[in-house]
Amino acid sequence: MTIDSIEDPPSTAVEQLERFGLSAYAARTFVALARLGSGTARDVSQVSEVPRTRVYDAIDELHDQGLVDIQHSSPKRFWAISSETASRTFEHELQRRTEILRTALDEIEPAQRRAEQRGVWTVNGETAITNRVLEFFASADDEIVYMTVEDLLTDEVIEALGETADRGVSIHLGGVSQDVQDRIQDTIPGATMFESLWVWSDTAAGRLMMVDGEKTLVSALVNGAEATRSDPRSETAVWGEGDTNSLVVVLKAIFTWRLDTGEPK
Amino acid sequence: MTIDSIEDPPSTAVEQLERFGLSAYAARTFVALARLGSGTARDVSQVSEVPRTRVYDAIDELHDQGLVDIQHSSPKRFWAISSETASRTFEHELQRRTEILRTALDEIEPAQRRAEQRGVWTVNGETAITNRVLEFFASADDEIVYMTVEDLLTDEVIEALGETADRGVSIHLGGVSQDVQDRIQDTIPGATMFESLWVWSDTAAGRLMMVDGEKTLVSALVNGAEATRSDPRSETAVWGEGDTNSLVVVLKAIFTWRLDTGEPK
DNA sequence: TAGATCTGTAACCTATTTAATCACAAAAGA
DNA sequence: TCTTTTGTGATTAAATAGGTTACAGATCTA
Repeated sequence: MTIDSIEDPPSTAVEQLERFGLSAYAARTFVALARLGSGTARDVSQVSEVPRTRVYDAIDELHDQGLVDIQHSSPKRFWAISSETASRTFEHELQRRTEILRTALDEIEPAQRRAEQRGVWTVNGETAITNRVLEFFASADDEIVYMTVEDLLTDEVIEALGETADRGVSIHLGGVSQDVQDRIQDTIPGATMFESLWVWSDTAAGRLMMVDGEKTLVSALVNGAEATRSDPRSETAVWGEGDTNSLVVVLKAIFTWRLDTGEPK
Repeated sequence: MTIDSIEDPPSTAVEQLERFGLSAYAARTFVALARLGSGTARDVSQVSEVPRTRVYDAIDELHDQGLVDIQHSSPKRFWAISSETASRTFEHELQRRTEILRTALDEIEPAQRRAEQRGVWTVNGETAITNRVLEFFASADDEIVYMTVEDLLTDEVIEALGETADRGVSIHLGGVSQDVQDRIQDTIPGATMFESLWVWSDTAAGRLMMVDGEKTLVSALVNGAEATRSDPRSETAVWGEGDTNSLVVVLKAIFTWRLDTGEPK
């Protein structure tokens, strides 16, 4: 996935810098310096609209993080590190911190997790749902039935299906158009394709999954077609596991009936 | 560099989660769920000391980010994603955001940067200073003189020196003990070693650098020996470039005199 | 079934942070 | 010398987030 082109680079940069923990003043000051190269408090204030007297505080913050160098003349001059250096700095720092988080969480986590969670669970967000799906794929022993709208059939999912198929799990894939099927046959050679079970209207469709007849997931897109920037499309899912799980029972009934009696294509 | 062992995993995890943008309640709630696996609001409240009535808000926040799944029963049950999944989620998200930041900053940055910055600049922090040093190394054409306390002679720096030497730049390295010299000779075959110019007492020492006789950097460690957790050691540096730069003039005088008349070892 | 307890939502208060303004002395320039 | 600029500190205002309380509807228990 490549980066979407940005409509307003300065404010995009400011937004990201703030999310990385900088104050609004510091973020705007850094961006101002980035376009100036170097400048005085007055220069910065003019292009960033940060009150001049507060530029100094912002600089302190940036200087402590190594993002800005200072020339102690009068007037003081400030110099922002290069875009590339700044990006790498953040990347390293965040890498370091996720590693700390990982080891801390590993130590916290009890030894035996996932002792058969009962009931029906809900998940929000496409990436989170994809994560669950991939985890279920990884736990599959025998069979996967997966129906999806094509929007959600990313390379990541296709690849995971391929790896699972290589492990000897049989794949039944539904809901995808002919040309996408052709593209997929290479990655998942043994996959069986089947038609959508019902009219899979594009507005509220999502995905349906069943693994080994005992783990299921259903999702729906809320703003499928008319997604806007202020109101983007969002995916919501429910999942459940275990023979007796109500969601499993219902989906198993549907899938089994249809896969046995329907025409596998 | 490997991760230091952690003294208090739960609070370390909470700290990192907060720095990644979660509220204190959400962070503590997630950590509580991580050790419980799953639980109700009451369970969470007891182990996390988050007021029970606010657990629900925290869960909303976590659910929206896909870190927690919800079971809409009564009482509601909450389930935290695995440590591994959580870490990967953050890693991806942060990777994505640094990429956005990078492209935004690239578009902001003027074409010609670094038009010979005049004056003397100060930098704070070991990593930031190392960054400058590495940038100077990369710009070297002819000669590098580098003196450092061994603490600061990391593999990263050694490697960069090696690559620069491979480009045909001659390296003069000072201040390191005999056994470290031996280790380095492999990575930087052509390097010339020399004794410390003066008594390089370990408390306030840092590094000295001169590149091509026109770019210099000097640093000092503030709490070299007696660094504690509450008052960690910190490095501060000044740098300058250009023939006429005062810092350059002074350092060039020292180095030239000593390197010509002193005994290169 | 009645009473007691528990659960989830919402409103509220307070502490902390942070953005924004102002006052002013020292320094630099005219 | 006078004016302008610069940097520091104090102060105010607004927004955020932590913490508390009230309460109605569920759930449990005797």
